[in-house]
Amino acid sequence: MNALFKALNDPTRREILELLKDKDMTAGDIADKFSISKPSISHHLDLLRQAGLVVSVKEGQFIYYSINTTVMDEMLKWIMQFKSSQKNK
Amino acid sequence: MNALFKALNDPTRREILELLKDKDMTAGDIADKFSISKPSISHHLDLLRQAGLVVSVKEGQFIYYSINTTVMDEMLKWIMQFKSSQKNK
DNA sequence: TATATATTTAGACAAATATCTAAATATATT
DNA sequence: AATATATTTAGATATTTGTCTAAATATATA
Repeated sequence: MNALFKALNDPTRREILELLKDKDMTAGDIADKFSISKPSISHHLDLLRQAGLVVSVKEGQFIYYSINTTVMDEMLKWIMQFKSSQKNK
Repeated sequence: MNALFKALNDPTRREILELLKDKDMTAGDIADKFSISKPSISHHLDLLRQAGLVVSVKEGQFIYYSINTTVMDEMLKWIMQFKSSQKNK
């Protein structure tokens, strides 16, 4: 949970997820979408991976990143607890 | 959105929300639940308020805090966008 | 095998964050 | 009016975070 909230607490990382929502992308292609250095994007990708929000697969000299939404379930559940307890008031 | 993710990116603040889920509480009563100084808790409450996650009402010398879950809707929607696009694969 | 391309790792640095103590403000009580 | 209680504000400090450049690693190509 901590890693998850931490990963999402950055606009660049959230944008990366929105890119990956549509299609898998290589680290380089992702970096090209931002005006931030490649090492910085690499670091963002690392944090997203630590949170389980993305998965990486090496193909030759490229590394493909894809989104993994299953880890979001725990977070959704956590948020929903508040919504459902609010109902009974 | 930024303020919202920022506010939730801290275990203490998330715990405060869980306390307020059950009942409204004064700043002091909230602080007593943690081994952190009152000024620090006051600061956490301020960040929660900035995000719209809590509302405060002054009653005499006390300040009551209550949770507001409506701002979570935007976040839920943001997360759900990923879940629903995942479905079509 | 030498060079080019893709990506990460290492190390530095400025900005943001969580925490503290001390002081300020506001209300209640004696 | 003086004192006690509840809370915040101010200012300081250590840690974390986002970013950078330079270097390292790994694969592809000439």
